[in-house]
Amino acid sequence: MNIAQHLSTHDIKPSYQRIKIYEYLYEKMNHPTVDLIYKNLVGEIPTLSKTTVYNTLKLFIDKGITSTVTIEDNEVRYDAIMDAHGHFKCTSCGAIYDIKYDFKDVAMNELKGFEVKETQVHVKGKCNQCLTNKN
Amino acid sequence: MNIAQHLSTHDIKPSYQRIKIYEYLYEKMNHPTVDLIYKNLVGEIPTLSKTTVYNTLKLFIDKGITSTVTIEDNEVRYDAIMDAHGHFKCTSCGAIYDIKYDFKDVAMNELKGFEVKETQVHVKGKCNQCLTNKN
DNA sequence: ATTTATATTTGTAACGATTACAAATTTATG
DNA sequence: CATAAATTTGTAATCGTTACAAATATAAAT
Repeated sequence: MNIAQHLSTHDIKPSYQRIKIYEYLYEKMNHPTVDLIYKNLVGEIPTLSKTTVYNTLKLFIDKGITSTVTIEDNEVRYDAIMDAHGHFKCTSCGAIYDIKYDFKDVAMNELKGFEVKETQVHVKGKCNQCLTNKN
Repeated sequence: MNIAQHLSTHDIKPSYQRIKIYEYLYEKMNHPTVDLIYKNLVGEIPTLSKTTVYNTLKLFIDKGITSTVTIEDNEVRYDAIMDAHGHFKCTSCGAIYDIKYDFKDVAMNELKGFEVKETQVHVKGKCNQCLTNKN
């Protein structure tokens, strides 16, 4: 995957910071917060500003190559995977798993006559690892 | 529904403020924000403090008679309906609709071996009213 | 090339929602 | 009625996010 080209295709000029931020999102797939992105890149880009991370993510969202994930009320996370999918967050270890769901199964009866643009499915609980380790 | 009794049953002493806050949640069913609750009750309870609203909602959540709904990243809403259900938010008029969904249809294949405690389904788009009115 | 314009990044200050905390008030207990 | 405990309140602190203007980098024009 050529990131610069991917950005260009979506009408985003591929600056150094933008490439690095998208690269982090896309390769780590860890649904990071702004703070996590900043902390992981500031070593490599010492002049990086948190404002740039905010600006860049907002731009990515506007251009449709990033989405937000808000499982916990107080933390916004970001995701470069744009296919419809849900998230499971383990309340014990904090890990976030991507889960597939069948879009048409989710309440579509109730929404006849409505125009659906976006669906988010969030599940919380304990992951199998934490269950076997009794965390 | 006797609210004082409902609170007592859940180990919450039914103070005046708590009763009024729960009553608002339960009767309006409008998924209000803290601010909306405060603004709607301060007329009737002039000494009411926003901190009390926060404290009270946190208590309700701890005791399991209220849940949070975070459809938009930047606003937490509260709901006294505890049955599993999802929410549709109209991006045009802002109204929030409750929607039913079949729990077992939502990605349960993927979560074998996981312990599911909580599921949230959020859908955004335009409601039928706004579509016919071309809002 | 050099200047000029435009876009991007950066740092600081401002903002708003939430929380911490201690004083004031209310309710329960002896 | 006095004392203790619980609840409410107001203020200040905190944290994530945004506004804004200066600084820097990139592109376009001469």
